Amino acid sequence: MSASDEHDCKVALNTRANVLHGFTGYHLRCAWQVVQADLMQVLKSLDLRLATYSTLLLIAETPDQRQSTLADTLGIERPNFVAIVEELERRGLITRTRDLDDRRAYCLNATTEGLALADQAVKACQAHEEKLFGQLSAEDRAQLDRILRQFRTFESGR
Amino acid sequence: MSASDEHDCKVALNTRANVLHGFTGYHLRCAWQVVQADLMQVLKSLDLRLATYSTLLLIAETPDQRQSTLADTLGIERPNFVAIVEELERRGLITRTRDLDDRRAYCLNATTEGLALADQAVKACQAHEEKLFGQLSAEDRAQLDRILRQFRTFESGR
DNA sequence: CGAGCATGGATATAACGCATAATCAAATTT
DNA sequence: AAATTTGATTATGCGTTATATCCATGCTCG
Repeated sequence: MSASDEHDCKVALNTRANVLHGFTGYHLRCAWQVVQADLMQVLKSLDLRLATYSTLLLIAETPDQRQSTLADTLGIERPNFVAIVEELERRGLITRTRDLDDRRAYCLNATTEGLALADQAVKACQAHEEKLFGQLSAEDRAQLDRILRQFRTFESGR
Repeated sequence: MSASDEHDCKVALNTRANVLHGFTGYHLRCAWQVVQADLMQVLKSLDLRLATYSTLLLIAETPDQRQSTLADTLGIERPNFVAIVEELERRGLITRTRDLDDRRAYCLNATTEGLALADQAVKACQAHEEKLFGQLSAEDRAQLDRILRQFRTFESGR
């Protein structure tokens, strides 16, 4: 999956009698919105957004990567990635050191504080998942996870 | 579900070895992105966006409603709904007639062209769903639909 | 070697989605 | 009749994402 050029849209469609309720895609969207709303709230308590959260996590997991690589992995346009990295650096969560072999590039690494926050964030997200998906039966939860993973391989184009 | 005050974020996170892959919420997001990308492409061929599409559908289904009601149902802020309605009217898909009992209000109705386009759009979306979710087994597809519907009732708070 | 091109990162800018405040006219309340 | 509410609108700001451009460094190849 790559970042497409379309914009998200937040139409809620909380209507009762609507053809949209016949679409699985519609329910998929509603479910994601429920999850997203809660997730963002959780991250907000750590002063993180989805973008800074996943960036921090990725940097913590894969040390010594350069910005472009990370941005590509995250599906973020490079210009937009600059501010994210700057914020993380400003907050002392990551370091940017010049690559000696290529003085244009930076090597990004998480600091001790960054690693700690990443750990904290992951734990918070696990709790968040437990809270939300824990409302499903254990079988349903496992089924959902399994089925959703299948989408990785799906093509949307013809 | 109501329109929350958070904004969507489009981080793709197409990384292989990432803790995020342990989260069901992450896969939910990826799945929605796949579906959304295809859906928007389908709607684009009818010159519709998610917002105009669902608005047109709702108006077609529930005649003689006023703007505020529709906007509330759709979870769209009233000011933002104005442009959507104007576009649909400009394209001859809906009509705005003053309510005689309350001359501030409009009664929105789909025109013949609007109904035709709505019908066309629904058919296109059904084909789109078939294309995407048809890649699942029949049982998985039914399970997914059933499980996702449960989220309607979920609370995200506390 | 040096010119031309590619690449990592940054800046500027625009478009889009969504939210809030304020406005105006018509309705309702008291 | 005055005050308040309500439907629709306008103006405006914020956050996210995309594109075009730029600078500096690195690479390629005649």
